Amino acid sequence: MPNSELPRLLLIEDDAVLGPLIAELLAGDYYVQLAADGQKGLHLALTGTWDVLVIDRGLPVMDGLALVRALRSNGVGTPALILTALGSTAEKIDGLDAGANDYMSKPFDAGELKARLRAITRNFGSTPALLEIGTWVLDPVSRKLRSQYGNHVDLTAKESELLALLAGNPSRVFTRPELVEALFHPGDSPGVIDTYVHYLRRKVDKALIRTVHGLGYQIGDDS
Amino acid sequence: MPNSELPRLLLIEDDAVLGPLIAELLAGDYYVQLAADGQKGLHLALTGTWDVLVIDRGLPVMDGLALVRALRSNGVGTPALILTALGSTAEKIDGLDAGANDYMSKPFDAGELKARLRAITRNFGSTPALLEIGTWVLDPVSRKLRSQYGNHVDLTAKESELLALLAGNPSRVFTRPELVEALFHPGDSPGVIDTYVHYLRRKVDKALIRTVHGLGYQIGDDS
DNA sequence: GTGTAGTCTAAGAATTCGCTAAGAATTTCC
DNA sequence: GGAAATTCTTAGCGAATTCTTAGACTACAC
Repeated sequence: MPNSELPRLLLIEDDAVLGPLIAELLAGDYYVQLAADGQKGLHLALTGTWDVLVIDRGLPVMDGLALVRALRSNGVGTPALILTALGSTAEKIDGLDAGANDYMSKPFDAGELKARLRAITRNFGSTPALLEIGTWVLDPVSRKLRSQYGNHVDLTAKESELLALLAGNPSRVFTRPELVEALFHPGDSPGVIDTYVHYLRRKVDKALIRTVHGLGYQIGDDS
Repeated sequence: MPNSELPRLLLIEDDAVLGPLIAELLAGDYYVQLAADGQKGLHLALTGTWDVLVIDRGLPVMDGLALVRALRSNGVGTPALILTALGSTAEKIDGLDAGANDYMSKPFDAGELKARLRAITRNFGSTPALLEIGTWVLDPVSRKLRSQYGNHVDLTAKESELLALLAGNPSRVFTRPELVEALFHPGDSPGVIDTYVHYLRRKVDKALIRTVHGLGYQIGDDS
């Protein structure tokens, strides 16, 4: 009875075809979250809890290498594998120097990708990664929010992601554009945030999320 | 195909000739599941319910010894026998050190293999391993689901396997591809899972299995 | 107080996802 | 061999989720 939760994998890949394809490939072995560009990916990688990262090298806006460097310099040691169209040894060395744990050229074999992922995650036990939010505890995988008193609330995917991001950085104020960038599609109206904050407050507790007038939203810091 | 009165044996052997051959040999005495590589084998060993494991040492991707170590470090104590082309004492010791219960060199005698399997499973008995699911108790052998109040529901083989897998890992969320891989044939439509979940809910209780929208299914610890 | 920018909320359109029925294919049992 | 049970596929419908919009409401500056 190994209670091995599905490892959480963040896939940062802008290609509209390749992204979902890889996500589907790994869906059986990992809980896969797909980020469509580097900035969104960076936010998720910084704020979420991940067991392994798969990052496309040729990302628009912020390329894969810069992303890995940014993560490492922020103290994020999550194992990372870089995907690339380029396959020279020099490229490979660059990738590993940037702080990646492994490097694979496209096109790649599905089995090899899984094997390499297993290799770089071997020594990282998957953490249950429960988030404490006041008197509540969020399980981002099953998307259940449990209170100390036995009752629980089921959240939707977006509700859970938003809450996890806010709760993962207590007392930090997130602006609406920032949240849209991290969790929604580019071009989505900033009003989505208001809507989901509203959903959460209605489902859980009015005081769950604090509004910072003119700035954004915040969790924690009840002063 | 599966006669679930028989002990459940997981055979992990990549050789396209030897694998089916051994499976055939043991088919009369065990319900044999053949996994063609270490990765698949590890997955099955972790998620399924097995009475004994037979593992080839020279597996691609993840070799037999590493596989056994991975299992043991995950708390899986299912008796395991290692098959190998190498027969030196040193090799044998390595295998046992890794956590295997026995070790056999190829070519081997069918009778001896069966005898050794009987030996290492002797002390484990055929664990009925009743599974508690809410107010119900599942006996995977007789495939009967009994309630506290004397009534019972007869399940089919697949229904029972699915329920046992979910119930054996309470609160873990299984994706459809994951369940298909563990319980069905590769290439089967993910929709089978929906169908069997539907069967179980209709036979037993609507609330037996929880849907995690967009992710998969879960047997929970809601109270 | 009053105006303005910012926030909350409801309602609904669009989309995705899951449930279910029906039946074909396969296996089991007599 | 035939009937019954089981396994698995497909497709339509309904439900859940996502996101937009617009008007009511609120906080803050002056």
